[in-house]
Amino acid sequence: MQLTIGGAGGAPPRRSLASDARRGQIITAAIEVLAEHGYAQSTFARIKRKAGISSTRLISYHFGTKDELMDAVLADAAGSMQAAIAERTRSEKTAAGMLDARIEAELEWIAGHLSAVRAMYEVCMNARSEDGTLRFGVEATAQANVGQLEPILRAGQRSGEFRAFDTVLMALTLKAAVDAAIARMTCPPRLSLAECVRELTTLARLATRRGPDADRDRR
Amino acid sequence: MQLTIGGAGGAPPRRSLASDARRGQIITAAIEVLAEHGYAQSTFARIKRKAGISSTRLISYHFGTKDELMDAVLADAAGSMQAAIAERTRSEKTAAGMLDARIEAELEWIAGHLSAVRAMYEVCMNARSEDGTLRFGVEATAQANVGQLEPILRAGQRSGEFRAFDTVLMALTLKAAVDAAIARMTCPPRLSLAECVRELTTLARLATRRGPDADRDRR
Amino acid sequence: MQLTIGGAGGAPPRRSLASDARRGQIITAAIEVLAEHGYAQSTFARIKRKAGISSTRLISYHFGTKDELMDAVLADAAGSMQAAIAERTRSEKTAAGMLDARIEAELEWIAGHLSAVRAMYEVCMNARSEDGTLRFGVEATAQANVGQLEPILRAGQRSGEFRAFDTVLMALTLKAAVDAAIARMTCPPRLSLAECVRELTTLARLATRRGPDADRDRR
Amino acid sequence: MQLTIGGAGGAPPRRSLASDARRGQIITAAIEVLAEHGYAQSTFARIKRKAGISSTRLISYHFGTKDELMDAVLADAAGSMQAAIAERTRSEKTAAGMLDARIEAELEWIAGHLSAVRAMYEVCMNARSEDGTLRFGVEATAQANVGQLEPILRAGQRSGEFRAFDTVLMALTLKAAVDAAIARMTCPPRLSLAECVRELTTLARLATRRGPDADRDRR
DNA sequence: CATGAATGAGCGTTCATTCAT
DNA sequence: CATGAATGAACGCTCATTCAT
Repeated sequence: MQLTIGGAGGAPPRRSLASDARRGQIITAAIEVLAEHGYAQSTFARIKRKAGISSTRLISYHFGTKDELMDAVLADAAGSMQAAIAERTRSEKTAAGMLDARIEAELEWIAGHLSAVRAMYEVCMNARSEDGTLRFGVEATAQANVGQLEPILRAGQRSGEFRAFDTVLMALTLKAAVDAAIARMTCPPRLSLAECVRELTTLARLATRRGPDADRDRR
Repeated sequence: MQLTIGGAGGAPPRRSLASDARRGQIITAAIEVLAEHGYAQSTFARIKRKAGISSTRLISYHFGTKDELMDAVLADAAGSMQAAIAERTRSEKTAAGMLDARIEAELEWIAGHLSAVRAMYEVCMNARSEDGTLRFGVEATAQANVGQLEPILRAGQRSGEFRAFDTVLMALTLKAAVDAAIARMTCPPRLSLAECVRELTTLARLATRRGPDADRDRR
Repeated sequence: MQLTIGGAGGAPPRRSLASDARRGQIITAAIEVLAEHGYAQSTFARIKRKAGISSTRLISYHFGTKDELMDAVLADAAGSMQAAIAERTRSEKTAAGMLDARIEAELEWIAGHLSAVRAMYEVCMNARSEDGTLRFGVEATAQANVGQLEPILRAGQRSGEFRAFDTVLMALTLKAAVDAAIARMTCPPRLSLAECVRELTTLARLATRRGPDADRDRR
Repeated sequence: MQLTIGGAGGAPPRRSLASDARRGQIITAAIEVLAEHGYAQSTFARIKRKAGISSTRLISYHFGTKDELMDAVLADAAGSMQAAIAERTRSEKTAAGMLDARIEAELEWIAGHLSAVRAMYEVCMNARSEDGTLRFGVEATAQANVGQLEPILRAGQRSGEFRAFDTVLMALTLKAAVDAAIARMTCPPRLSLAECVRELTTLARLATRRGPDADRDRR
């Protein structure tokens, strides 16, 4: 989700201690509202109420426009997720190891930040420019996701750890699988985080590793 | 929220020949608008324009409320997709065969109905009831998808074709993989439909089939 | 409430057996809706539902416009009330006797036709012409009410039964007192019909009769 | 129906000097429109025009919803009427004196505030909650009126000034008589305010006072 | 006698935003 | 740093009515 906006940027007031606290308070409220009510219903009025502030004016004061607030939400959530994942994959050397570590780290972060995940989702799928195009469109989102995973897959193919496959589609699939696991962990006939990690790492290995079964199927 | 009334004020007039044509015309326009502009921007005014009709009143005349229109869009699109898939999987006998046929049929339908897919997506992820809950929530959507796929996976496990895995998560993953392939087929470094089918059926086989490699990994 | 429209008149279809039944069915439904929901909310849609018919078109077919329907409601209710009262006062000869009989008859009819009373009320107080003036305005309503009562009062003054007072204001007051008794009979700390009759006839006697007390107060 | 929100979307901004002026301006306009056109036709658009403001948005900004505006109208009018009456009755000691003073004061206020009276009337008889029940129903209105008058009547009975009668019905009747006098003062064959006061106080005395005539009639 | 299709006008409400302090 | 006042545009929806059969 790598955004150029990153951590810095937004509205007129450029940094101060109290200002940062306010911004954080509003972002947190916005994330909860996004997760609960979806993008379209995430109005300034609702965010104001959730944040316990007195006027929507305070939001536009700190973030300027709604788009900028959403940018900030996205940057905040995506940044913290990437940081968590990066820390866990740093020590891995093999492509297979990095892949497993990524899956485990991402699942763990997701399980612990369901609202933030949902919020990122809502923003990416709904935020649009004036011309109607998605501001963080399918392409952008796909590329962001792929950007992290595909280099690992390519490295694995070069090193001979992985079989031949389309690395872009595989990256998309693995990302989608991790996202799908959210539903598996949260909806009624639940699976535990640990079980999901085991299932998905197994699946990833079977899907990517070079092996007799895989070899036979490819021509 | 008022119950549907009818006459002066709203309910769907009981089907007639001319009425069905109008409904179809409006549904088609709604699908296109949903795909282009997203749920929140799919206003009656935009749909009116796209359908080339003279008044938004005509929409509420035929569908009552916006929710009912969206229901009709969803029923229309989902129905035609399921019909297409059902026809293609009917002849298959083995679980593996049915799985492959499903993936191929679904990918083909998707590739030929991108707007409808996007529209279904927008409705499912955004349509909410008065109380704020998703009308076709993650659970409902997940269950619908899982409902089609999981019985096949379970049958395959019983028949010994498939290895042991969580059938629900696998169903979710395979569905997510198919959806992810949309991006692979449409965004710049494109893959053809045939290539996607081959990649995904291969992936599905590796992930589900009982085999030496899979056996070794499971304890 | 003497209306020129009376029992005859209305929309295009001029009398038939089935048509009259339909008209009656719709009028009855309209009265109930008026009593329950008030004039503004007495829409064709609601009346349609209450009458159990399939389309609002049926209403406009039989009555033309909403105003004409309301005229018919008023004529129906007012006519039946006047008829009931007239029958009871016919046998009285003295002004005092006619006054008491009127009060008793009107209170009885009201107690037995609360919905119709309420409906008449709603129509008279709310039905307006295009120019914004009340179609059965305060004047018209007042005159209708006064028209029945005032001649009796004047006769009583001429015959020496009644003291001197403004007959118009007295007529308005007595009518208002009877209407006020509705609340006394229907709201929680209820009074019975018989008690109301006794209280109001007593009050009317005291207010109208020539007597030592009254004489002393007038100069 | 949404709770009041505020900021972007509606709640009454907490009183300020300029704000109160605007509120007063809008309330005055609303009263005039209610008196002229009735409740159903008292739209924001009409009130805007009458108040000479540029947008209906200004109304919802200051009052939130239409119901809240109507509440404010009612509170404003009823408050000023009660204040006027209270001031005039304060000095009276006997029940009969208080009753006469009330009638005179109320008639005077009414004669000077016909629009406000009509507006209160329109709001009470027409404002309804979501469930269709009158927000200031017959019961509530009756009780409010009765609440002022009945204690006086009861006190008069205890002190022996008044005869025995149902105090609630008498209160309702006297209130209705005063309201009826509006028509007498405004419709063509007019009576002056002073004449109405004399007629009604006489009537009230005859109806309530203990006396030979009254005694004879009661058993 | 009854119905279906269509319609233009208007409703109250909500939206994010801007101009002032 | 924060707030109050104001605003134009758009929303979905409901209204009674009319033109066809």
